[in-house]
Amino acid sequence: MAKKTYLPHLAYDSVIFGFSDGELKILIMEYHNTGLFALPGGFVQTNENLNDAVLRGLHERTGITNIYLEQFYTFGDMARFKPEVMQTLLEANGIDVKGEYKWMLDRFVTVAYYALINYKDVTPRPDALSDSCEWYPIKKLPKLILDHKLIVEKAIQTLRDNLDRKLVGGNLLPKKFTMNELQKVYEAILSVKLRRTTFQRKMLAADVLKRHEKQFLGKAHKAPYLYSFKK
Amino acid sequence: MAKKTYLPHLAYDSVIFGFSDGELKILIMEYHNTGLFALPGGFVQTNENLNDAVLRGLHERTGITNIYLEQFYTFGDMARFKPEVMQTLLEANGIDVKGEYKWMLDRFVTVAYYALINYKDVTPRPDALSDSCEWYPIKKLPKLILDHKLIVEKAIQTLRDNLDRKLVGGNLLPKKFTMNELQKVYEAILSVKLRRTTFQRKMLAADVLKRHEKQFLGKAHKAPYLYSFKK
DNA sequence: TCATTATTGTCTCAATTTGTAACAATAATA
DNA sequence: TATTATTGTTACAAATTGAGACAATAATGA
Repeated sequence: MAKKTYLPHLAYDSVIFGFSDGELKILIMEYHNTGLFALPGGFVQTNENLNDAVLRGLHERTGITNIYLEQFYTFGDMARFKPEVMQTLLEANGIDVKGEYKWMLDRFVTVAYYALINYKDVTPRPDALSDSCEWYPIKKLPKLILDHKLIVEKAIQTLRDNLDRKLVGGNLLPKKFTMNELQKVYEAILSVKLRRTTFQRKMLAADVLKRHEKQFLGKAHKAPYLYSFKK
Repeated sequence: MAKKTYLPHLAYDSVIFGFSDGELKILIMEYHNTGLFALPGGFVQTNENLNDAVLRGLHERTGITNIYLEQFYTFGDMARFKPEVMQTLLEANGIDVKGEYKWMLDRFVTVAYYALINYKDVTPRPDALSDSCEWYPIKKLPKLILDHKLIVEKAIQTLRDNLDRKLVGGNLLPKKFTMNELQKVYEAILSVKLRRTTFQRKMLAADVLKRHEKQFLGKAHKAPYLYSFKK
């Protein structure tokens, strides 16, 4: 088998959103023996579509296929070129930075994507260089390397801007969900409290939801309907 | 002086919007002796910010500085890798494709930007490889190379999506303009007729316009106010 | 068995925003 | 000085959204 070769100077990073305990969370990796935290990312093979590279990486990290994925910005400032960070990272793994992996110390332009996934579908897997790949609430992120904090902020901003227009909130939930669960997702993304009746009316009027059977949870009150997104 | 070196495999393309005769137009270049049309684009120097590379290219092509510029998507499919196109282009200029310019036949990922400029401020300048750099109405574009048509369509779509949110229409006009001129810009971008009174009310309520003196054009009716954008 | 409790789906009415038309106020013209 | 075309503003209707009320449940427990 031919050795995989990657496009030099080009990377991708992914902001993978999940929702649990009423909070919006993202997957963050911690590198071996360094205390350094970063977004899951990777490189693009020379004969591979950019989008496919990202899907491949996401699959490796989460085990999921069929992911809602959106490209939102490409970061190309010189300020993000800090070879000493990557060097620390490689050396902590006993890799000779003068050898085969020398190219990883070069300047990189990174294409950033965000993904929306159902929290429960995922078993995060660290890669060869990392200790862990774990969920962090967006309000309690560890310090991230390079410009990854900026990338996360831009991802959240774009998600907010797209939320109403694309009605993508449902991608953070299981196939079927209650109106209340959907509302909590919207509230977590927008960081605001929404009015129950107005939210319900808007979602129903948008004509994107299909109503299913009721969900009986054994609680002493009326059971809510389950919904799924149409199509 | 050290020779300029560029990041391999990485390019940018710019969709430069202007407005005249009630139409939205973009700048298209025609390459020497080929009949090939393309978006103005370029490459990123190894020690240069990505955004600065685009601004540099825009300045070279239009003579303008201080341009409203927005990055909107990065195109990285293998389908856009067609070395024969670039080869045609270079050979038509008598350039040996086995020599110094060999790297231009490689696969490229391109970061696409759109710019909004005042039509009158521009004297389009072709570059070394092109015959012309001219305005074309977006509804009457020539056939473009590679995926440049797709890039233009995505630029227009993004511009439409951002128009209300960012109120950027004014960047296509001179500093001072009448409400009617501004409305015509919005109509051209959105491809719809807008209602005069509603448009005026909305723009004034948005509190982004500053009202100046009236504009007397010698017409037999009330003269409109001139406006500029605040800040 | 039947009132109690918490939450849901829907309805009502008020408040706000938007659609639509009317109208008075011009700048030039004839 | 009446006429013309276009402008800025107002007035009212229509549509949308805000805010609360209320009946309809599922369980609970006296």
